[in-house]
This record gives sequence, C-alpha cells and structure tokens, in this order.
Amino acid sequence: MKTEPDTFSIDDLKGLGQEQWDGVRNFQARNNMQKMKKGDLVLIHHSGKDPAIVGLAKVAKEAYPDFTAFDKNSRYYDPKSTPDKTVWYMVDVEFVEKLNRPLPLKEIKTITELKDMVLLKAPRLSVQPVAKNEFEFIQKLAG
DNA sequence: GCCAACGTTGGC
DNA sequence: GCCAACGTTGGC
Repeated sequence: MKTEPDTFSIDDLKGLGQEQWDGVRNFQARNNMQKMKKGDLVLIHHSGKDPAIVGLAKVAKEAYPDFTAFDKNSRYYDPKSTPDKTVWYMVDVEFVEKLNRPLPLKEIKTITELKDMVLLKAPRLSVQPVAKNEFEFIQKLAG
C-alpha cells in the first residue's frame, strides 16, 4: 500500500497503532483491498520525496464501506457512493514494524528478483498485489 | 461506445 | 517544477 508521508506516514501509523485506510478512490485499488484477508501482511511504501518501502503492517479488519465518501465535508466525498449503494471500501491496517533498512525505489529497480513488481509497472496504483517471492525477498533484505 | 480534454499522481 | 502515464469525464 502506498502513502504520501506528508499525508500519512509509517510513523503516523506507528503512533496510532491502527488506522482506517480511507480515501481510496480507484476501482483497481478498491478491488485489491476487497481481496485482503485479516492478518495479511502489507508492505507500506512512501511515495513522493525519497520513495521507498519503509515498513510492514497487517490487515486488522477486512473491507467495509468507506464512510468518508458519504461525508460532504470530507476531502474524499463522492456522491456516487451512498450508504445504500456503497462504491468505496476501506480496510483497517495495523502497524507491525518499520524496516531496519528502508528499501528505496531506486534500489528496487536494480534488483533482478524484484523487476516484475507491480510497483514498477503501475506506479500510480495505490493498493497493489505483491508476489510471495517478492515479499519474502524484501523481508530478508530489509527486515 | 468512442475519443479528446482534463486532472491527478508520482518519479525525477 | 516538469513531464509522462493513466483514470475519469463529457460531448458527440
């Protein structure tokens, strides 16, 4: 899962312990969230300045309606989604750990084992699948 | 249903 | 700050 550290960083998640991953307004990303199961591990990636995979989280609650879409005052308000007919969903994410060594995007690009990562092919997709071998490789490298 | 225009994201 | 990639919108 990607996030802008200026908006919500791994340290923010660490401080809160757990948080609702709201504001996802992209169908592909939403579909990926709906596939998540409680306990699934999640890599957290910072986008923007110094893009890097920075930490680990896990799914604390499976997909449920993102109510910020119903709130006219929310920056994530979307009239397409109503309580009766929900379009957007979110999951709850729980902090697990920060990587001992954040893995910069620049470095990911040079690693053969990680060359097929969705992160490199669809940099704009905010919730994306990670292959098992990719995940294990990153854990071993940066854990 | 297609496609141009536009806005947003994210890497550099 | 720029630009490429991509998703969404709206006119036809």
